[in-house]
Amino acid sequence: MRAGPRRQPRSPEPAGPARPAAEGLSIAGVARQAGVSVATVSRVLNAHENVRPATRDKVLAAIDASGYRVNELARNLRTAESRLLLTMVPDFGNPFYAEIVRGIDSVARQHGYFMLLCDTGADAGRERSYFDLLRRRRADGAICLDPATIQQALGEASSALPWVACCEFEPSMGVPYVGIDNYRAAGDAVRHLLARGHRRIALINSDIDYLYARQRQQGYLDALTEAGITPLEGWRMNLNSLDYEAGASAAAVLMEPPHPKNATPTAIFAVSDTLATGVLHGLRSIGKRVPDDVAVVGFDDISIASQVDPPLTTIAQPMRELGETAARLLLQRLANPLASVPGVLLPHRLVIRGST
Amino acid sequence: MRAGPRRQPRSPEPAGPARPAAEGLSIAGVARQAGVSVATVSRVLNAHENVRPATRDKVLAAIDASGYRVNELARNLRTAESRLLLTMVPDFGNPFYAEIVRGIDSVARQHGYFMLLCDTGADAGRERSYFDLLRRRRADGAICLDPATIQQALGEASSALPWVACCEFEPSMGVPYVGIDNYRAAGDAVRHLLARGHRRIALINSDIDYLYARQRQQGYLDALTEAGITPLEGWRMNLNSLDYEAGASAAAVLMEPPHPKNATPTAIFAVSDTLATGVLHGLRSIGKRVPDDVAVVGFDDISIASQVDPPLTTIAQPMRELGETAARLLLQRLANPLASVPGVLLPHRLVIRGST
DNA sequence: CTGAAAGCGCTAACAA
DNA sequence: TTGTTAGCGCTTTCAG
Repeated sequence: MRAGPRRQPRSPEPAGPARPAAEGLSIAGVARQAGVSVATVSRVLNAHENVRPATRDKVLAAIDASGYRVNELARNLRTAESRLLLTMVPDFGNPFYAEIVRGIDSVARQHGYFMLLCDTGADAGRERSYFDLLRRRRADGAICLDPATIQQALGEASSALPWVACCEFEPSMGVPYVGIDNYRAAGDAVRHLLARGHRRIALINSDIDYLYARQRQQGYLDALTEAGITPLEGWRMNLNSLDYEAGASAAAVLMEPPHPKNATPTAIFAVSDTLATGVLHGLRSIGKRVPDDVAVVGFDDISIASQVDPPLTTIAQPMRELGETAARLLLQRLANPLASVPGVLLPHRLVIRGST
Repeated sequence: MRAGPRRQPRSPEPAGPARPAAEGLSIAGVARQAGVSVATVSRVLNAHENVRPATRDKVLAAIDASGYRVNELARNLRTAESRLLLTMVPDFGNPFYAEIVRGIDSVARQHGYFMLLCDTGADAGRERSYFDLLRRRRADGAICLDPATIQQALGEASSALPWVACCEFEPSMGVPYVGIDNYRAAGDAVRHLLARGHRRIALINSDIDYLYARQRQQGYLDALTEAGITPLEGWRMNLNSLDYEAGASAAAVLMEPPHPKNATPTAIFAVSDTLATGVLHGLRSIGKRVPDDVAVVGFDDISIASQVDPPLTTIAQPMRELGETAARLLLQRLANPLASVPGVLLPHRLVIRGST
């Protein structure tokens, strides 16, 4: 991975007379002004104990007077860390990921790290190139929310790199992860619909590259089977987008005639609230009422879920905690690269609203 | 601004025998393996012209064989740039900002920069501390989407720093900016309502700290006045949140009795689609039908706007372009710090849907 | 076309 | 408690 040409750095100063201050000032300048050595300035800067208060004050005064700011570029090289955490998401426009990212950000920040957010579009190539940021030391660690299939391909080449998986993971990969029990969650959604008397339940799923999509599908299938229902193929759709529009058109397609006699679904389980919100819109546009004609269950409990009409019954994921936990796992791994790598499953919750 | 204590860097290697390769490898190692000097390796790395093809191939081979990756920490120090662009948003969970951020990100990436995303919560203190990242050389430039009032306070102390304003700006500040004509846009929204026969039009506004809030309010007031209508105080609300819930409860309050006789609004103009979406929900919960009882106009045209029931009439902002333009202005400013600083206004557009 | 060498600004031994 | 000094890994004159 070679880098392209880069901009010219600041041209080497014409060695003019000392600047008015504040600009391009280095630790050496502060040391001079304070009448101490650079080591002492560095000690003050890093809050080391062994500096006489009087000396410290002198240094602090010089810093204030000069408007000096530490050059983190130099510090980073010296300490061999970037203090940046890389977060790779398939799509940060999606409110679900946005909330997780906030969780990551808040923990990272608390620990003196900043977050480098990268939208991969769930593309293996882009993810691979972002992953390379770790090797190039641009980031100290990474959190990946991309499909488990991508992670797996990458993981083989990068298992030694400091990263953790969030939401999407492959337990056998030996990479620390945090997520929820998608299988059970999907089962819970379906059993709720079953309890409401539905027997013809459709599944609007996302791309099967996602671990969650596979697990939720299995949960859906097994829950139906356990209830003595044979899930029809025609009840299932796989979408390669989580956009509202995708959900809307999927709903329309799903409710269209060409189902065997008496096989038109009376309920739809969509694997994300964005999809489910689109489904609501799609059903409305073909004149179906929710929940009277068709019941709808979503997934995630993003904030819009309670605002749509009718409000969505959904499976709530602890998004914020997912992000926070991922960040903590990563921080742990950075602090102790050899420690064992836990996998964490957080609880989900069925939230019943008007759409069922 | 002093830094707190930091983690220990990797302990100084026990100077063991050369590593198996790939790990902690530097340019010197590659040079040795290729039988050339570090300067030559650097030239190859940076695609300089003056390297004999044969030499280049040798170097490339050594790089491939060793799995070497450039250490950007070192490169950054040497070139005195971080190749990071700082983006400060009041709330990146808001879909409006999310879309702008995508625009910034795509342009930044195209030019070899990465984006450091910081959520300021529209807090002056946090913004100030993020701003300091520029001085500490953690970022080469910044794009600020925070309220213009905050920017102004900051701008005075930081006008020399390379940053641009997006959406929120203060033309007199001399900082490059991009935004829309909020005054006209709000007028357009109100005039649309007027044309539909409404005369009692309410305004659900956000915190008046925002330039856009002040401008839209003025546009609203003037449009009413020009139509011969005296805007009532009771028709206006200022919220300190753009959340759906905030919009929902504001709508309920607004439609409550204590209006002078015949002064209850028949239309609501909300300054953001998130608010307007909440308004829809709030109206529904008090039994008002949209648009029959009350018409609603939003602002932004985020993707949810077309999905709610009824779909929102709204003022579309070119969010993606706003972000892209902001990034380009910043890049321009970085390339030529002394060039003049343009202010750019992008066009808005009234999108008429079912809510009016 | 290639190499030797001088730092970028900082931290951390090691000495004093 | 403080100072001296040796790099971190890279880019870039300047010589050859």
